[in-house]
Amino acid sequence: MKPKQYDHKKIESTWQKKWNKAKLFKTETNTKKPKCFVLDMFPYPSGDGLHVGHPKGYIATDVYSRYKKMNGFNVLHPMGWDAFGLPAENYAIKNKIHPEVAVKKNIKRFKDQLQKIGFNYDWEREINTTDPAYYKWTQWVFLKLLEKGLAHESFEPINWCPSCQTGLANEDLDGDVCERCGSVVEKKPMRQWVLKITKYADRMLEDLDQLPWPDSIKELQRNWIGKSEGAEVDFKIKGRGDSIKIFTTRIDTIDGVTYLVLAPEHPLLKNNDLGIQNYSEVKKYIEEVKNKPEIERTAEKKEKTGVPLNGISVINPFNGDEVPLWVADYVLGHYGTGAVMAVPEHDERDREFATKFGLPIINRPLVNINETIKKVGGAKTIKYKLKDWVFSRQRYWGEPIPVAHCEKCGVVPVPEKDLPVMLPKVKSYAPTGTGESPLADIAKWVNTKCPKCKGPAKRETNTMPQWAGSCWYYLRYVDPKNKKEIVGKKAEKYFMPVDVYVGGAEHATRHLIYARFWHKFLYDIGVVSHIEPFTTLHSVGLILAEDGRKMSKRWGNVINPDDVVATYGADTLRIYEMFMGPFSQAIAWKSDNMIGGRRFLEKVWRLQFKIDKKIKADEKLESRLHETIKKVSEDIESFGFNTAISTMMIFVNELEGVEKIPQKVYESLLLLLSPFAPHMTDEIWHILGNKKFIYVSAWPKLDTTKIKKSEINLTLQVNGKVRDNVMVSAHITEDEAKKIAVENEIVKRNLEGKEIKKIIYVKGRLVNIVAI
RNA sequence: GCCGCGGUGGCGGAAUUGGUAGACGCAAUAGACUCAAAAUCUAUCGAUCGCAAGGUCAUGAGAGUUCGAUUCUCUCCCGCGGCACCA
Repeated sequence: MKPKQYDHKKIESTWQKKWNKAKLFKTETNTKKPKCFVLDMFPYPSGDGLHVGHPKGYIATDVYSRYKKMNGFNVLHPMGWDAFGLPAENYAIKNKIHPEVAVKKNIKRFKDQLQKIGFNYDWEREINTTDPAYYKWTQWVFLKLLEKGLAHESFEPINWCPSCQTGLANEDLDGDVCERCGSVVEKKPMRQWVLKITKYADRMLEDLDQLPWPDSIKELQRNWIGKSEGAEVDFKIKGRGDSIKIFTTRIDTIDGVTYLVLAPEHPLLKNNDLGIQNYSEVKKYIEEVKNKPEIERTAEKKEKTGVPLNGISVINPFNGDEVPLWVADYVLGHYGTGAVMAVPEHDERDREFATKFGLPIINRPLVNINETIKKVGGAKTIKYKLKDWVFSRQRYWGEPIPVAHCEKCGVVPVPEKDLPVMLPKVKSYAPTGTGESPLADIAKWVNTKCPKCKGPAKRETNTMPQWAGSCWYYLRYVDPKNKKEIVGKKAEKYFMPVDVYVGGAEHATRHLIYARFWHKFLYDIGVVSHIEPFTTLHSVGLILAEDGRKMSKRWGNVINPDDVVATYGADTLRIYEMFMGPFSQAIAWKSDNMIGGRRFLEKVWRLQFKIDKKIKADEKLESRLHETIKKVSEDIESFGFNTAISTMMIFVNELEGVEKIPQKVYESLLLLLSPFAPHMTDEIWHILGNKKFIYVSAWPKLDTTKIKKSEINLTLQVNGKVRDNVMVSAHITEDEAKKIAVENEIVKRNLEGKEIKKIIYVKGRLVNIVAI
């Protein structure tokens, strides 16, 4: 019989159909198996479809969850769509297609593309943040936040382009200039909803310590939250009864204060209540810096700017010194108290500023912190960089915020029973020109009855930011059909928390902070039973284009996985993406390298024709098999997929040199490979007469007693330099090893004329002779 | 600017976490098979000196600790990610 060729097209479509027909990937219920919830950060279904970068993380979770399944876990591995947001809206404006229609189309395309790669997603649990049955609960969480006093209205600035007449995202800015039209962007205050995330700052910081996340991501979160302990101190304004409250982390330097600085946003500067002599100059300065981006304002090496408040001075409560007051943009209005005491001797920025404006720099000794606070009547305080979360957008394509504004009753929440507040269909989602949401133009929708007094009221026209839907989606997968509560409590208890969460490092702060905040809130109101949503976390490194840039339509360097699957097969794509380098590292795509993965699979394919059912593995082969099982298992567990694959490659290369391969050994190899190349391995698995899908077969059992090393390589060094390598018994004693080293010819030659000072022995590795 | 991550052959990377630097893969070169090509197989493959045996240098640069440093410490250079309305 002529050996069959490896025909990936036929094999992959055959097995995908069989898996679907058998509902192989349906999450088990009513089982006593331990659970394993493996989750991908769900994608935003853009109009461009998937590029080869998207599946990298999904392949990893697929490999991991298949591995867990084969190890006896009940796996929950779902997928969904984060489909609200600005790009869909902009696309809609440009192409005159309703976002809902565009999103539907895009999701279909994404799903088709994903299914070709052979993922084990349980599609019965698919979710979509724009589905009213879903966003009903996003709105419900908002109502709870409002009820608990964690949501309030506030005037917060947006980036306003006066010529485009629209609000802009930071991404659409080039410094302080509108990317589209080149006008200077203004900060325009808008009525917004704000969530009091700062209330959770301390808990989010503390609970971070216990999380087994990568340290780098924890550090990013710590810095984002930015806790600093310091003190607030009042400086009396000379000749007046009131004072200026400053915040400092260096109260011990208070003796060296030579001036005070107010942020341009400081309330005392709004009007000239202080009687500043040069108020018009001050006002002009505030106008100038109003629109400067913060990064620019606080950058250490930027030229410092500021204006003195002529005629105003303050008294240092520690030593009675009279020091001048300034306004400068290197102090931020929203951090601390918006006012700082400047100690040029100890602070780099203060020194730059003092040097530039000829302010004195004095060197005074540090003072005792506690005594000083007592003496000046200050108070120890803790400040966070973390700001409350501006939770509204003046856009169409987002969840409507479920409140009404009544002339009599004020802000009235929409009753729970009336959720969801549906996003109305509109003719135009183009900006209104006032900065308000396009929803504001739909009188029919806006005008409503007050839920409380039944009088006339207006609906809130702000919508939620895209982050909202992704703050709790992992809970919805647990029981997506449940309509009564946010999640089925029983199911939530069973599947939560997420065991392994995988996504881009760019989400290290915002998404992961926001989601942790919501989760902790839901815990507080008794909706979830764990304090943290994600137990372990792995970051996916980007796949860059061959030219080293990000893949983007703009550069014309996008590679579509469909093409790769057609040419090489899904299994090869999977192997390639897992083998290309360390999982968390950004690596450029290289089409040439694809062939390596394909060759490896073909080698495995051809080995099936060398199987001998009758023979058994000898001790050496058995040992090598178990070494391979051990390494591959450990590597999958720790997301070291590249080395897992190279380990299998080495083993396969060894099997190529064997005349006849015992069937059991080959079958073990197939099982190890199956999470990476599920189609091909299932095909061979069945050719060999197995009846069950390989997905539901047991992972090879590791027996470490089978791993036997009779000989080891002993490295001989003289003064740290390798001189020879010898094969010795694995059970060699230290004295024997040292004797071999000293008597070795090459070593002897290198020792000529030298005296041995010391011999270092590293068990099972090397002998180093130190000689002078 | 601040915070985080990284820098190893022609290329992607490996290195049991202080113990043989370059596993595995790609590319390349030579050969076998073939009418030929593809595929496959075999060999070579960091630089340098040498006919060879063998030696020297080498993990972004420089210093330090150590018997021994890709790994730890310090200084510097370069690249990437984030900096709150991109998702």
